[in-house]
Amino acid sequence: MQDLLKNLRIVINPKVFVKDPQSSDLGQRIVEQGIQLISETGFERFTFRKLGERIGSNESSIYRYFENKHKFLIYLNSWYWGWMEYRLVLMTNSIADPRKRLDKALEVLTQKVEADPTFAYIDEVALNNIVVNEHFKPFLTAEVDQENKEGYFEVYKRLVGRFGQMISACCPQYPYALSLASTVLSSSLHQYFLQAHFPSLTDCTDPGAHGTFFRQLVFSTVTAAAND
Amino acid sequence: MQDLLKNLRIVINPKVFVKDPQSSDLGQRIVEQGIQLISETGFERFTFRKLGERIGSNESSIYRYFENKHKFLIYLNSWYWGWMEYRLVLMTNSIADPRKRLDKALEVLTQKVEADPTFAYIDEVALNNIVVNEHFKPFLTAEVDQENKEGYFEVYKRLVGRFGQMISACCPQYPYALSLASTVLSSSLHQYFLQAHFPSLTDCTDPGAHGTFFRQLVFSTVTAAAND
DNA sequence: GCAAACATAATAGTATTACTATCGTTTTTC
DNA sequence: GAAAAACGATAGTAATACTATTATGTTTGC
Repeated sequence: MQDLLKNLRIVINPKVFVKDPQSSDLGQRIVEQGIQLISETGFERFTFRKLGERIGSNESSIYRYFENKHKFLIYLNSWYWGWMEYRLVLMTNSIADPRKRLDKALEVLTQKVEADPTFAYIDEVALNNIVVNEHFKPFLTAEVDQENKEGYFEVYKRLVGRFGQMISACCPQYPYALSLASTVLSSSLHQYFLQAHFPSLTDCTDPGAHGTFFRQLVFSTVTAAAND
Repeated sequence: MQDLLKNLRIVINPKVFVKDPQSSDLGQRIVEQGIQLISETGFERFTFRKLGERIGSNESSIYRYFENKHKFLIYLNSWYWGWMEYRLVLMTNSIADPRKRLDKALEVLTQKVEADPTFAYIDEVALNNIVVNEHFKPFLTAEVDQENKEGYFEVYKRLVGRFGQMISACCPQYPYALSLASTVLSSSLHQYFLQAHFPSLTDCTDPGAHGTFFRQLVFSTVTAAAND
C-alpha cells in the first residue's frame, strides 16, 4: 500500500502561495526547514531572513514562494489538515458499521501524531507540534473573514464536515454533530497543549487517557441523544 | 445586592502591570479605551501609540502602567477570568444540589456575556469579544512556561479547578473532570468564534442552542460515567 | 505658601521586522 | 545558443515596539 500511494500529494489552494513549493527543490527545502524552524523557535520569532540563512538561500527568494509568513503558516496548516483528511478517509473508508467507523475516526483525529513516510520532506511530528502550539493563530487575525472568502480554510472545513457526518451517521437525530466535530478537533489540540504547558488543567497524563477522554465524551453524548 | 458589591475589585497579579491601572484616572482610561480599541481593530493592529492618541495622552505614559502590549492583553484576560470566577461563585454558592449547581455553572460560563454594572469602567461585552477573537493568544507564545511560572495565569487555572470540582461532585468516579472543565471553557469561546466567522462549522445558530449543546455534552458524559 | 516628590507629556532615538525594488548571475529549456 | 526563468545579493522603506531624556504640571507635607 505504501507503494501504491507513493505519488500522492496533498493539494493546497494555489492562492495561498505565489509559486508552488512542491514544484522545486528550493521550495521543498523552504517547507521542510521552515517547519523545523517554527517548531523550534515559535512562529513569532520566525522570519524569512532566518529561514534563508538556515537553508543557505536568500530572504528574497523565499518571498518568491510565499507572500508573507502568515500565508506560510496557512500553507502549513492546510497541509496538516489535508493530511489528516487523507488519513481519515484512508482509515475509515472500508468500515461499514457507523459506530466502529466513528471510533476509528476518533482514533485517527485525536491520537498522537507519528511520522508518515509517504510524504518525504514533511516532518509530521514537528508540524503537529506547530499546529498544537500555534493552535488557531492562522484564524485569529482581523482578516479572517476575507481569507475565509478566499478559500484558505477549505480543507479544515471539509474535514469538520466529514467528521460531523460520521457522528450524524451514528445518531441522525443528534442536532449538534458539526459543533461536536469542531469541538473535538480543536479541543484535542488544546488538551495536548495543556499537557505540555499546563498539566494541572488536564487529567490526560498517561498515554491513552487522551483518546479515552474523547471517545467517552463523543459516545456518551451520541448515545444519550439516541436514547431520547 | 448590587449595593453590597459596590466596592468589589477583581484582584490581578501585580507582576502583570508596572503601576496598577485601577489606582488612577489615567490608568482606568487606559483599560477602558484599550478594551474598546482592541475590540474594534484586533490585537495585532493595536499599539500604545494609537491608544495614547485616543485617550489624549502619550505613549510613554502608558508604558508606565504596562511593560508592553502583550502584558496588557494578559491583564485584560486576567480581569475577564477573574470576573468569570466571581460570577461563578456568586451564582452557584447557595446551590446545594450538585447537579443543579453544575447546571448553573454551565449557564454562567457558557452563556452570552452581558454588561455588569458592578464594574464601572469595564465594558464586559467588548472584553468578551476580545477574549473570543484573540482566544488563547496570551498563552500562545514561546514564553508561556516562564510566564506560567510567574503566575500570570493563576486566575484561569483556579477557575478551571473550581469548575472541575463541580463536575467531580456530580460523579466522583469520572476521571476526566479537569479535562472536561478546560474543554468546555475553551470550546465555548471557540464555538462563539465559529458562529461569528465560520457558521458552517457549528449548529449553534439560534440563541439557546449554544448552551444546550454544552449542557447535553457535559451531562451525557457525567451521567454515562456514573452508570458504569 | 513653597519645596520635594510624583505623575504626566513631549520629543527624539534605536533595533528589529516585514517587507519592496533593483540588478546581476546562474540555470533551465526549447 | 539565445531567451526565459529562477535565484542571490544588496539596499532601502515604513512601521513597530520600545528606551531615554527632559520638561511641565500637580499633589503633598510641613
